Amino acid sequence: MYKISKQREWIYTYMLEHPGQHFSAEDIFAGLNEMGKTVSLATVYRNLKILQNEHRIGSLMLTSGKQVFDQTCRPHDHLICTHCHRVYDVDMTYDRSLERKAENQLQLPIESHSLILYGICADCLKER
Amino acid sequence: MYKISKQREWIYTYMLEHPGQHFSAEDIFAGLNEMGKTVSLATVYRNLKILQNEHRIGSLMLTSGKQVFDQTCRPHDHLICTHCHRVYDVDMTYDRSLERKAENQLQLPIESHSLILYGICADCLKER
DNA sequence: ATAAATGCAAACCTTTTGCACCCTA
DNA sequence: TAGGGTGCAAAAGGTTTGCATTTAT
Repeated sequence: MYKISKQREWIYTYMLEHPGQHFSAEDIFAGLNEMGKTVSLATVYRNLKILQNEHRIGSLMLTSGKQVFDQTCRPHDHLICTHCHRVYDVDMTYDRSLERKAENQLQLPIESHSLILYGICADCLKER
Repeated sequence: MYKISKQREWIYTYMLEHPGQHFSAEDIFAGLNEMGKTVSLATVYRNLKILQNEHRIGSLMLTSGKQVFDQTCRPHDHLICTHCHRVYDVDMTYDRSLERKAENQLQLPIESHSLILYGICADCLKER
């Protein structure tokens, strides 16, 4: 179905090579072009959507309404720093039993959940 | 500082009169105009922002990137139905101790959190 | 050869803003 | 009567789409 295009591989590789970061389409567009790998913004958007459909990457909608993409689509929580506004992946706190607990409390089937923690990240904490 | 304008009261009252619902600016714009209360969309947006700054209402960014507004800004969770995509307020599951638990696990100060549960709402469950 | 992918520009959607006019304290 | 507030239309973001061209299989 899909062909292997160099642009799609650039985009995916770019994400894997920056672990822990969360990118907007614009970030990836700018990052690749700086490396001399010319891609159009439309292609970045199209491929991010394809990679997501293939479950190779995940995404997150920020309260600003901007979408950012994640290297992985494995279930995990996020920490958003209230100082620098960076987004971090957090595996340690991820707790599937929240869903069972909610099911019991609400008496409704719960399939998944999304938890965002707001606090101060390690970097910002160090700087003070 | 702020003056009482009839438009602002219409908007706020409209939200209070539809408890449990979550509105986009467009929803409120359309709803009020249907009632013969003419408001411009720009005024709806401006006033929703003001009401939010005054902590009279809350808001939530959906994964679609659309912002919806909530009658209250008291901390609570949300249930999003994976069938009808309606958004529900959920107080029963809200658990501030998640923040203390995360603080211990991450060793970082956590100020707040946001939990969205994805499942089947009571209405959709009934229909099957 | 042909189905898929790309680049470009135009279109879209939601939200914000500038400005002239209006209204409320 | 002054400083908010409103409506309108234009602008601003971010994302998607149409179309002609290029590329992988």
